[in-house]
Amino acid sequence: MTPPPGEPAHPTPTEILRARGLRATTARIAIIEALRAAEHPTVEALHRAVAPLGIALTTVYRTLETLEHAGVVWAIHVPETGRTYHVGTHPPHAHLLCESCGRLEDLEGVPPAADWAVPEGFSVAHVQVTVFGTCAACRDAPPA
Amino acid sequence: MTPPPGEPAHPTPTEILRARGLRATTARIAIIEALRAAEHPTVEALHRAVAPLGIALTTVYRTLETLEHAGVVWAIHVPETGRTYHVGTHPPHAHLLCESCGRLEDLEGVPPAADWAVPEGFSVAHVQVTVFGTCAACRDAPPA
DNA sequence: CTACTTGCAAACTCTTTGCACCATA
DNA sequence: TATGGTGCAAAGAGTTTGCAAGTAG
Repeated sequence: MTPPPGEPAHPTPTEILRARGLRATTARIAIIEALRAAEHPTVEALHRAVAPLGIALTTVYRTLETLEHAGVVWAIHVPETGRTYHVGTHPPHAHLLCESCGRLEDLEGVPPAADWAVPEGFSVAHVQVTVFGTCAACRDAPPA
Repeated sequence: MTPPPGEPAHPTPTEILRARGLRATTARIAIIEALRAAEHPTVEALHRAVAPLGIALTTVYRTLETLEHAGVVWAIHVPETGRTYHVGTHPPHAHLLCESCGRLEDLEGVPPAADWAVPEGFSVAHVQVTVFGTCAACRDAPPA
């Protein structure tokens, strides 16, 4: 599961793919890079980013599905925006969503799942935390 | 925001609606009741529940949108299943999702958002926590 | 009585699938 | 070279919208 010590904290897309037994194709590499470049892109945004390379929307969907099953990326449902994706290489973290401006940020310092009352026998694979609310900027200056 | 002390812990659908300035119509009441009866229904399941009363799918969609904006219900995106909804009248709690059998359960004992490193000035409206993994039953007896 | 809701049906958008060609290992 | 991935185009689902009739306040 966990890469052996000595591995870089930011493995290359190729390394990520090879580690899961997936082929390192142009499309997959580009999509992982786009996923890292954008904060929390939608499928559409991701496609816009890789379309110049000749990558089809279909491939974006198929690749995201593959990567999601492989535990490389995670999907979050954002009201008004729809599905967004993010790479799962960071340490466990939460997401902070401003319902006013729609901005989604990472939030560190989430207590480990062990702190919660997870029933005995349930094996935790991943924890997703989203905090909804209004960011300081939007409280001070509501968007037009 | 918070109902005055003395209010029942389980306000009736009508009370919930009136409190937000929404009309207490047959369709809305039925949908809130169905939402409570089912654990974490999809739009489709919800519609099946209220269809016998002559409530159209369109109305289910429109009502859920209204209720979501009013902070009465919350949507969770479940992989493989899609959007599911739950009423937000319980105390803050997490969701436990078994990726094998797809069962979604409530999980109490989630630390308050204040424990996390939410930036100053961000006002928290709601916290959504989902723990992904495999439940004990599925580890012992993988589904067919 | 007036404004808000609903049902019906059609329109749309997003997502998935089949098949032939191409690229990775 | 063999297996698996990709593009294109079309099919399929799920979701949204317009409008006339019905209902809560």
